[in-house]
Amino acid sequence: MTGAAAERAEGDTGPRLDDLIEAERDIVARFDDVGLEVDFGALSVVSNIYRAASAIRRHMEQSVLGPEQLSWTAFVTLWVLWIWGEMEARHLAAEAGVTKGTLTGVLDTLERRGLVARRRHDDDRRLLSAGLTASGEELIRRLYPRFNAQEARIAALLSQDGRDAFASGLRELVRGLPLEDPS
Amino acid sequence: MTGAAAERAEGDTGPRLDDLIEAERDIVARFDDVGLEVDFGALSVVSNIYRAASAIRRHMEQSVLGPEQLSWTAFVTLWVLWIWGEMEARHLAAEAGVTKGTLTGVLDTLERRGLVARRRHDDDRRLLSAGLTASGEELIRRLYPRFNAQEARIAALLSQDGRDAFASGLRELVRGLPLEDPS
DNA sequence: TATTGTTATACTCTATAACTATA
DNA sequence: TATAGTTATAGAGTATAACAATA
Repeated sequence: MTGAAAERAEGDTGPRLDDLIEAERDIVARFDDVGLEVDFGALSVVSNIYRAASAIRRHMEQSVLGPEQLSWTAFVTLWVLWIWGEMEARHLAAEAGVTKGTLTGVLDTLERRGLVARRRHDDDRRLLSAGLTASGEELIRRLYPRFNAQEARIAALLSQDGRDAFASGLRELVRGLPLEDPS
Repeated sequence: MTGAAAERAEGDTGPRLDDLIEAERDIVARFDDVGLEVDFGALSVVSNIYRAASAIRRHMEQSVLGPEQLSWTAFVTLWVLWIWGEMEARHLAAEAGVTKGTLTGVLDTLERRGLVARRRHDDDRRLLSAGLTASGEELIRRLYPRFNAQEARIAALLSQDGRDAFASGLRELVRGLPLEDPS
């Protein structure tokens, strides 16, 4: 036995092979051949998070957002404004997870559709806030229950007892990211 | 399934408020105001997966991929070819998680840099395979250990006992997605 | 000088669909 | 007819950097 399997001393649980996705079993085997030491558990966590996130975004765009002609980012922007109320642009960009340049374009689109309104600040005229219009609020109130219903279907893929531990793990990751630059 | 609070029978632990990220506490409070029933656990899982995935991709692009002038997708493509060997284009696209149109462009770029080579099949001339060149293999062999070291730093954010349960949960999601279309 | 939002450039990726060459 | 890969179009997003207005 070579590679990852060989490192596993007795008592070390390691990743249970029968829990792995088929592709992961092949990868473990391939790394044995390649002869490089690899933290397979870490590989698995990172690549599967990315796969899950991509699949979720695609599902939401097709099932809920597409019919309303909303991009994922436009939806998140509306949602943030709904939950938090009117916000200054740079905070809104951070919360929606986009750059300020992207936010300008998203706000242009949403404003053109009458869903949000920009407002210049009188005290500091560099600042801009954005908030939902009545029409924007109507839209997100109507749309979010459908979005959340899909979220519920996705979360239902998790076994009942693992779900809380899973949510906790996610929070540990989100709290710890981004990592400091030094490798 | 209805609001998270409503589902919680006695003895059911539910999400512990002190485990939530600060922003999540505010969201729970806001939904109480808004007066809509929301599956908060599902909301939390989906939004945090997406946050984590975005942060991870950005971190990798800056710390490991940027200096090598590789996009995330280009890196994944090289990695897949390294692990699985020469592959037909449509399988490579599926494995890398991109459309065939995107793969054409990625292969153009990687081929121009001499990292992969296309090969037409003689038996069925519609088919195309791609494989690493010696230079491409040298690159990924040198690069992946650094990538995996960052994956390990990220996985280290997870508490030791939660890590296996977390990885299992991820696999449940990846296995179950994409969801069937019917809402 | 520093900051906010806007604009511009160049690139990556997406979905959709037409196109070619094969089969 | 159907399939594989390419090409084309339009849109969304990124990073980076320059810019105008304001502080």
